[in-house]
Amino acid sequence: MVVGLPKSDRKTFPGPGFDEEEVDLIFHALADRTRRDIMGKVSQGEQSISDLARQYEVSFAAIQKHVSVLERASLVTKRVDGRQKLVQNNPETLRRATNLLAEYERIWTHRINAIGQILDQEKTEERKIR
Amino acid sequence: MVVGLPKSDRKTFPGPGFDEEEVDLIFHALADRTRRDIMGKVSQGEQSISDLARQYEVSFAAIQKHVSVLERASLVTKRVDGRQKLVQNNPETLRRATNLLAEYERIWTHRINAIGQILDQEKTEERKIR
DNA sequence: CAAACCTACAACCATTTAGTTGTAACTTAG
DNA sequence: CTAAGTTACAACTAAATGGTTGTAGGTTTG
Repeated sequence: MVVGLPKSDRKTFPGPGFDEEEVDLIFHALADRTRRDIMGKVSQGEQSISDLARQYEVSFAAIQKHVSVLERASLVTKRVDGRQKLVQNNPETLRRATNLLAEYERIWTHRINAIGQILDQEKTEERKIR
Repeated sequence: MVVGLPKSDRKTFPGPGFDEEEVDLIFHALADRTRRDIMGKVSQGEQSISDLARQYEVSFAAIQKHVSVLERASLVTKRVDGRQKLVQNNPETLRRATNLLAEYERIWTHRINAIGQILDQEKTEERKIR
């Protein structure tokens, strides 16, 4: 019994070389509408935090926190420009995240098919799917 | 100005036809190591909740809750088999989620490239944006 | 310089989350 | 039938989350 899942284990597996911590951060960052919306807005061009905050009902500080969550996940970066900080998204992380999920899909579903065949012994025809 | 983000807005955009609520659930479900680990285990074949719970340090109820989170996100389904419920993953949702993220990537990064060129050009007239 | 603007961050609040233990109900094995 | 195994769910706790307001510091602008 007992697997353990150490608090932070480098490695894990998929191609892009994420560790579990990063994956947690990325998926968590994406699991919020407002943050996804921010990703969409900054994808159309850098925006200052104030610019962003003006477009939502919530407070400046709330948007600042959302940006911070995206930044910790490396989904956006901030660049200082005079008195403001311009937020831009980071296509690299997004690309890696997409590859990661695709890899998860591949791994998690390939095996189900392999096992599925074993389980479906009685349905011999079904085995030919794909 | 104010955009608003209604509590639940059907539609939104990407191909697989998710609504924002579903996307929240899916990314949230994936933003946890233990749950991702469970996805990996059940991908190798159906497992009862007890089977799963035996492989972790936490309580049965904790694993039961994790499975419940995965189930609400439609990432797994449960099938009753006598006194136990067998958990299996749902490749369909996983596939849709992968497509979704790929679509996000496409949309969020395509524009940054297009805009990037524009911004490079008007580096000098940043003043007027303010 | 002074006022306005932008950002960071602390402190606080309400809700959700992840975990616990305990209890009840159902199913299978002896 | 009884006992053991499996699941569901309630009640509780601690920590994290998403939101607020307020304060302070740096940067423009007038």
